Amino acid sequence: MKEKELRRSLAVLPIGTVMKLTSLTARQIRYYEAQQLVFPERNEGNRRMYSLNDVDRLLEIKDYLADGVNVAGIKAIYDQQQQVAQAKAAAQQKPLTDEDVRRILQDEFIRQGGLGHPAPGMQRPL
Amino acid sequence: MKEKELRRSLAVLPIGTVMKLTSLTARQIRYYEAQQLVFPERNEGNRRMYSLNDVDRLLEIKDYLADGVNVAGIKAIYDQQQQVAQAKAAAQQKPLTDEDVRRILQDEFIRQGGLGHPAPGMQRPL
DNA sequence: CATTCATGTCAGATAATCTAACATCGGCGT
DNA sequence: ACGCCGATGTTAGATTATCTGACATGAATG
Repeated sequence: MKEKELRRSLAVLPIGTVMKLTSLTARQIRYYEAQQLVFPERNEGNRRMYSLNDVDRLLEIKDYLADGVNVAGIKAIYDQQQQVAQAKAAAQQKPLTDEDVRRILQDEFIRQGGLGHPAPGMQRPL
Repeated sequence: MKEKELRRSLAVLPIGTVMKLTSLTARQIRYYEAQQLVFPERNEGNRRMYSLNDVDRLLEIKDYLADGVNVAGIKAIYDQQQQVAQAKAAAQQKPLTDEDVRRILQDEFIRQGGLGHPAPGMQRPL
């Protein structure tokens, strides 16, 4: 399943396509980037280029906002997810301490509740 | 698996992206379209928009050309494939006659030999 | 050698995207 | 009520990407 990940993270979509796929305006998409919720790449001509993962994330952001979570809240969520991911990556280097395990598990349980939002690592079709 | 097909046939890529994914020039891509080997859609502004299936097909075309098959030959191949597809579709309507069966089977066997080209319906990992 | 096929290249026009700035609008605290 | 702030709309001017159409080229081939 390594190929699939690569495909989904390839930055191949211009913002116009992303607008259609997400029903967001260019203004919104750029604003979420300014708020560090998404990180599109840039092509040689400085145009933003998005991956399918980026589209997924934008749809997720849309859901969160519709549920009343504000941008700062969403950012906090993603920041935490990144910490978990880093912890997991580090865990593959050196075996983790008991405290690490506790922190990671706690983080994941925290994210369990909520409003029907996808658990971290879940991705929707397309 | 209906979703996957839909995804792969969604026209979301501009020609610049397709150029990178296929290592073809815009000139080549447009020429293959003029020769009816690919059929990109157009957006509201008349820009060509390609699907992942289109990218697959372009890579296939590249392989055929590298093997010495010329554009007319490739077109003939694709025309036949389309006939087969139509026959199969029709077969779901009314049961097919013996002659139909013979023609279809013959078509498929013809495509068996060759130079290591993908059988019809095969798709490479993008 | 003249053609044809596949591709390169160029020019002029149009579309898409960029940044930066200012406008709007709803909620919220004072 | 007033003013602030977060999220989004809108506009202008500049830049990049893509379009069509034409002409050029290099290799193969009769």
